[in-house]
Amino acid sequence: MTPPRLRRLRRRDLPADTVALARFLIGAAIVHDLPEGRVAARIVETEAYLPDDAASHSYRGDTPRNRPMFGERGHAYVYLNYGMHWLFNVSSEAPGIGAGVLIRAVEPVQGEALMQARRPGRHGPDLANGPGKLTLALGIGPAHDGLDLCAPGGLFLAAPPRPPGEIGVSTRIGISRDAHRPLRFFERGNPHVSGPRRMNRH
DNA sequence: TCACTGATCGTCT
DNA sequence: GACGATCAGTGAG
Repeated sequence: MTPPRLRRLRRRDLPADTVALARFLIGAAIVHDLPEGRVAARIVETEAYLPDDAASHSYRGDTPRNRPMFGERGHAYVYLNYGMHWLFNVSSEAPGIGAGVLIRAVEPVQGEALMQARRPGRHGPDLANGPGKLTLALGIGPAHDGLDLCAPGGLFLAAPPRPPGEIGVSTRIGISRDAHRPLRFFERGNPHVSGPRRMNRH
């Protein structure tokens, strides 16, 4: 198989609005050049965390942990969740405004064998259908916190390898505050999307 | 397919 | 000192 063409996204390609970016990123790719080779995956599920949003880490203001959320759009915010899993977000607003888009699930596009090596015993949709699973599969971790994804480097966003299908909307998963807001986005019918089936219908 | 549980630790109250 | 933007395994329906 010839490797897919992956066009690097520039900052001006990214919508300067959190919800718009969360929708825009469905179908786009995450590319990571590792020592063993390139891994690339197509984003199939995201969640928006807004400036005025009690569920967002940025809600109570700037702290050492959430600082990347207050950076210019296109920066990585990577944090440790439940003491065990690294979660990957893309900052989404103007400098000084705290917001981000959580990447919740991806579909392998290149280097699937390398991803499987990082997630022993997992195959197909089970490889990266969750925010903690995809960071492990793609080799994303604390070293990438604060990284500018639009600057030259080994971790970046790319234009959709395949155009996105219809986008579904639901409430977000795993939160308690502002839980009713329809801020989760996914590619309808894609088997690599996470969550219970009942949340993936609309 | 869903509900429940234990693991595990940095962050903020 | 409590609380998570989770995951994998288990058991019931």
